[in-house]
Amino acid sequence: MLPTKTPLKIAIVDDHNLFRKGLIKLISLGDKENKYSILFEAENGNDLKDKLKSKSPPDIILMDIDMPDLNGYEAVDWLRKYHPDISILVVSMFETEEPIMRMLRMGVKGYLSKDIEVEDMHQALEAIANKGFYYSDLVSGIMAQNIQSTNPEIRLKQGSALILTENEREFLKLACTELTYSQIADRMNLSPKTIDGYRESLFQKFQVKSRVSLAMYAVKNNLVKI
Amino acid sequence: MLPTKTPLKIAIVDDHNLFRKGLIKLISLGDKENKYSILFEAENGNDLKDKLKSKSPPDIILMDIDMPDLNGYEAVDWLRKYHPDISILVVSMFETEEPIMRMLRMGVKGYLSKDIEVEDMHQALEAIANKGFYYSDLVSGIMAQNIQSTNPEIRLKQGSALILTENEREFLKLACTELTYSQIADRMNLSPKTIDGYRESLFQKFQVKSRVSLAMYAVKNNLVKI
DNA sequence: GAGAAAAAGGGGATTTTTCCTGTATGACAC
DNA sequence: GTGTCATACAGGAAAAATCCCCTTTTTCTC
Repeated sequence: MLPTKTPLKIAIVDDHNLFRKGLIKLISLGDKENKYSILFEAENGNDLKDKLKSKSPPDIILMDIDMPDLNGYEAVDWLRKYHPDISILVVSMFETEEPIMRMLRMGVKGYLSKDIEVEDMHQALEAIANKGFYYSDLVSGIMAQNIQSTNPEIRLKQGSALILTENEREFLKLACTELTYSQIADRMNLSPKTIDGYRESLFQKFQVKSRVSLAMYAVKNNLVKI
Repeated sequence: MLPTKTPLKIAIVDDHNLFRKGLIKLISLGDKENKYSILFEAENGNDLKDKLKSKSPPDIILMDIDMPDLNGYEAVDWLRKYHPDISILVVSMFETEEPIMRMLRMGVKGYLSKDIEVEDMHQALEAIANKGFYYSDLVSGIMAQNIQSTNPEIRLKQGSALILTENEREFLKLACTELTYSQIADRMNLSPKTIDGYRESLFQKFQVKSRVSLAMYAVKNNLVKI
């Protein structure tokens, strides 16, 4: 339970200034009792790191996911290590299971779509202030579905399979370029057949069936920068 | 300055309620002289169509691009036909040449990034109200580069935004998936040879030599969502 | 309505990717 | 030692992608 007497300190992390400024207005205009104060804004994860060095930490961070430099997942991961006491409320345009579960597994205290009523956001803030978390029906429904699947195959898919070797990472980067596999083999001083082994291994791990899908997966999951 | 004129009627089209509501606050709170009135909101292009049937048309529409059902491009295309008198101000997260030029070619009166100062947005609204358009330095710079030559060969060398046909765009989306070219041909009800022609054409336009590069280019330039 | 340009489709060869089947090697535990 | 596991590597075949050069159909202009 977070302190209720002094205003709750909030920070906003989102890469679009218009959205940040609008959100601030929505929070402060609906806040008659002065329950909240906006401590600072950051435009991505790296900016957040910087600002946490020079400023006092907020109680709650409103966190976007898709941002340049350091995205929401990476930022939450970092916060978990260095500021585990800060409550994180994700505010994202993504409404699908994958990002929601990924964030919940990292221990965020709530997950809001950007397409919600203003009142819902106020409720979320209030809930986090009072009981420490806010999970909407959508989010708790997805949680329930996933809590059951201790299914080994699914666990394998999400857990151990995502560990890549150094060579696999290097190959993955080059597979996103115009080089052919045999050129990649030359570049890495390995046999084309070894390269084919990396390809097969990554296809398995990512559950894809073509080089294009491999590249798309890599981009989507920030394994390669574009 | 007296409020002699009737306020400028504005509509907002964006698929995220939090953003729309924030934007409304930012517009109305900075509007001491009552120059603007928010007529209505729509959450995508189809919703806009519906609302234009039952309501009086606005003077300006603030238009997002990435929306479900009917996106910004399609909505602007429709508006151009049925409501050519409405000024369109695009407000998008995309800041690259391709979407900007595509919108400008359709005759929008301004293009704003979502990552701008609140003051810039007010300036844009004022400019459109007074002189009918607002092109930031970024946008007019891109216009200048593209206005010089309609010759595709010269434009290629300059790296200017290219014009794609509807079919090429559709093919490009599918080329970023796991489908083979012949499956894409089936999906689009065209001959595999025609698909091969689209491929060749896009390879030329983007100066790439493989499907992977094509997909990476498309992602980099926001031609496909990932 | 002729002519030009764009879009759609085609034949066929080469290269690359994908997917099987394997084997050789070294590290490691027991 | 022996077994096991991960890694590097191979042969070979089928599928897909790439790249030539070429014809037909549609669309638009004059």
